[in-house]
Amino acid sequence: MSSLTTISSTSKESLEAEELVDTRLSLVIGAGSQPPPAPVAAGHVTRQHAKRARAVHGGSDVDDGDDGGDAAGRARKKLRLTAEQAALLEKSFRSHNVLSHGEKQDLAGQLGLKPRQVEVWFQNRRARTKLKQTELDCELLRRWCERLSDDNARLRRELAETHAVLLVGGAQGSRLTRCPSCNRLAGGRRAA
DNA sequence: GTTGTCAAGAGGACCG
DNA sequence: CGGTCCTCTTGACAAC
Repeated sequence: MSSLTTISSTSKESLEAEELVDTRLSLVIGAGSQPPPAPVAAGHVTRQHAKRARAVHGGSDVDDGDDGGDAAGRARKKLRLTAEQAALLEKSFRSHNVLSHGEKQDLAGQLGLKPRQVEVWFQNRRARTKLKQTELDCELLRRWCERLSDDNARLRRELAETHAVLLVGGAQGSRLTRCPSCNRLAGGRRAA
């Protein structure tokens, strides 16, 4: 599908400094089946107990450590990452978009966040990247479709012309000639 | 009041 | 079976 890639220079809205769109995620239109996780270094991260949160449900979900200033059980407060935190996370994401356990811990330590928060940020970031890629893919397909439609219309016109020439030639009793270079038929005064 | 963004919750899928 | 991922949803907050 080189034609797809050739028209790919759509500069959508300058995705924050051009968004690392991962082509591996592209064209996963079915959605039904999940695309294989990005083959990242460290592949599948070591396991750990990190998410008892889920198992506990409701209780002290995300973490006991507050830090986000989250009141336990109350309306959750919206955490807003600082510019520095976001920048460091972004930088880390660009080097590889999946974290190993150690990297998560390190990042969390550096940022003063909980590992779970770092994990969530990466999850959301991957989702955003994928969404952007899907939008780009849609745009590419739309253009490709347009081009195919144009080609189709042009070919139909040529076919109709050829038929017309054949008809005219037959009616006039004249002989059709075939252009030696393009091999197209021409008759009467419609010289090739 | 509406809308967009984003952190976080929830649940299912996958893997070792 | 536990840990991690993906996906969808929810809720807080900002901008209009």
